[in-house]
Amino acid sequence: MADVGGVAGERLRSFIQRIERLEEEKKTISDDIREVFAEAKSSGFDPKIMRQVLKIRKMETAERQEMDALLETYLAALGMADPTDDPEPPG
Amino acid sequence: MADVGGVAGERLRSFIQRIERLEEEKKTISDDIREVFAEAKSSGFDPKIMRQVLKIRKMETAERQEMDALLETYLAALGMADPTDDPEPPG
Amino acid sequence: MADVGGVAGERLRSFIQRIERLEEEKKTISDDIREVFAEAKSSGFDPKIMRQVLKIRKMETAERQEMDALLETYLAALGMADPTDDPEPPG
Amino acid sequence: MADVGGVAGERLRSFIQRIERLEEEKKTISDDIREVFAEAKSSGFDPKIMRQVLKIRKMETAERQEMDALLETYLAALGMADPTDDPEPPG
DNA sequence: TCGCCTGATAGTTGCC
DNA sequence: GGCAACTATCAGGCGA
Repeated sequence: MADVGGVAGERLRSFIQRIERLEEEKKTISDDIREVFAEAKSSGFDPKIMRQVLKIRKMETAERQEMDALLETYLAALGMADPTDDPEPPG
Repeated sequence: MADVGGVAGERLRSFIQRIERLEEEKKTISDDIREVFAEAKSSGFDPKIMRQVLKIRKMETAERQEMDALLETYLAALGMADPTDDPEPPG
Repeated sequence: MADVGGVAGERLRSFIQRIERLEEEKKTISDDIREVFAEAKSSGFDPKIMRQVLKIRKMETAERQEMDALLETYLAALGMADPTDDPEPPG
Repeated sequence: MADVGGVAGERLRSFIQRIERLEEEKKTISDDIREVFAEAKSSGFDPKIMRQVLKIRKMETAERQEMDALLETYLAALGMADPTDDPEPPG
């Protein structure tokens, strides 16, 4: 149990604090989101429906990305890689 | 179903987009946190222990806040509000 | 859709009923708790304060357990497992 | 702040402990329920669907009770109270 | 690497 | 009607 309070301890402390700081930021954002929902609600929009909308849009995005990946794989298989992609440069 | 594409629609769209933007930011932060854990791990720190440390620190904070709240509630119940608090001044 | 009303159906029905029975019991307990709060209130104790006390006690318990877990994890990480623990004996 | 550690303190302590005891029991039941779900799952039943079944059955029960209450109210309004009920005995 | 399982988060419900 | 507890869902980590 060397290094209690030593340089390793300092390093660990630093990691812990960085994470705590980031989690704080994350919480702030969550609060902001809640706030937007509240504002929307007081403008007459149903939060429940809004959540559904968000979920659907998210799924659509995921689906689209899936499609893109599929297309890319397919083109690659045909040796027709899309030049707009940015793959590993050829050594 | 008035207002399809009208001002209300614009407003809703705006709310949705603000939320989507915030959720993106939140995701970025989550990624950052994961990165810090990875960095700590490759420096020889056990992520499992780190998580427990974080949890304990969080609980300590929460407990302290809860204690403060209890004291305040108790004083209020006795009609002995703590003058160091800053409630709305009585008109 | 084989087995409609068959043995699988019987088994499912049994699971469902066991759960429903347990949920009933749970509800009974919740009612009991509410009753105790009511009784305490009519004895002059503030339920709000009681809830905070309960919360703090719970947090204290949780924190103590978490501390124990941390110590154990830490010792394990150092290859110094606590002999007072009772792991599977090494056959 | 009289009675610190006095009879009122004892009474409060008793209430707190009764509640803690009940909450423990409640937790035990919750664990049992989780166990049944697990068992059902390992028998090939989808917990998600089971939850839906439970929800529907619950709604049906609530609905039926609602119906019963409505019927009773209606009969009472007609002076035709259902003799199978057990209302306040007529003094 | 896959499946499990715990812990985190979002949604719902009930209390104040 | 707002707030807080509880529950259900989900994702990430862990072990086999």
